[in-house]
Amino acid sequence: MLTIGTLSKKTGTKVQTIRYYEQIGLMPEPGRTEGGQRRYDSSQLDRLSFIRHSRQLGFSLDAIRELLDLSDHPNRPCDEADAIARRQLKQVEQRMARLKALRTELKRMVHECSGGRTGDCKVLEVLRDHSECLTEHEEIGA
Amino acid sequence: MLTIGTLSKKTGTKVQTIRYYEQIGLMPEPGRTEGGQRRYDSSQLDRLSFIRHSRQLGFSLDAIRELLDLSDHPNRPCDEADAIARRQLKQVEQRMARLKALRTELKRMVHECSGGRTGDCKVLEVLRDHSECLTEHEEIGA
DNA sequence: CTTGAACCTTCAGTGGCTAGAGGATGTAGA
DNA sequence: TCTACATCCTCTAGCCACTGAAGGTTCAAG
Repeated sequence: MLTIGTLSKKTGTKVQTIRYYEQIGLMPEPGRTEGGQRRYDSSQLDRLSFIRHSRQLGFSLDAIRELLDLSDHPNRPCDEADAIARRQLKQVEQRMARLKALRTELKRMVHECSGGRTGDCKVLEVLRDHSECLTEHEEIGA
Repeated sequence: MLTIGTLSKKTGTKVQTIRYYEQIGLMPEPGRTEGGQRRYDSSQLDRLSFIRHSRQLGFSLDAIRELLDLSDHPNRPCDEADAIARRQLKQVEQRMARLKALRTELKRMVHECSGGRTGDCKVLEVLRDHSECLTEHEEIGA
């Protein structure tokens, strides 16, 4: 029987986060002591590890929900899990491409800064005038 | 005199977002018509373009606030603007490194999926057991 | 003068947590 | 057995950077 604090340490998840996962239905409601404190078993530890590891790989909580569901039904075809992972891979690749363009632009900005007054600062100038950019970087966020 | 809608179209910013920027003090309060509608001039258009472009390059609103402030004082030394840009560049590079590791892992997962039942699915197996990972990917988010 | 697109304010919600207040419980040592 | 105090509990609110919707008003073209 594991306390929430032990689970927290073993998985590197904050206590509040574990309670949050329970609240949104990602973790099952655990047993409780007479006094009302949560007690977990090893299957719940496994589940939390799965969640955390998936988060580290960038999956959204919604995606993780699907993956957990698939993991709970070992006889179903695994196309879906595969598709989710492929989607994630695609997203990661898109984000990388975007960051690459940003890096190019930022490098150029920093490189060209003369170190004088802000009035002549290349960094600020580039920000003022998009047309000075060599690469495209349309979307915000992502 | 530009309406908020015109500003929105010219900068690719949603109307609500412009009002939000005003609310948090990033955009100045514009003049109003008798009926209470906002009217902008070209300096406000420039400011919004600056903000948007900076956002596209991944700067936080706080960083943009500083950059705008520097841009408003052309006689100050530009070390600070340079430092902000360098910080941003460093962040972008860190994120890229992280995404690279994730991509490696995801590729391997997807590649090894046998296409059978979820019980044998390599994707789910890797998620279950972190020790199967070849790369490190500790931090979440970023 | 009428129409209707665009504007206004206000509030709530997104994702994925994180922090804090204020109080209850569990356990190890004396 | 008592006590100290680390850990637990619930509840609420906040973070970032928006986005959407409800319900009502204004402006400009025809």
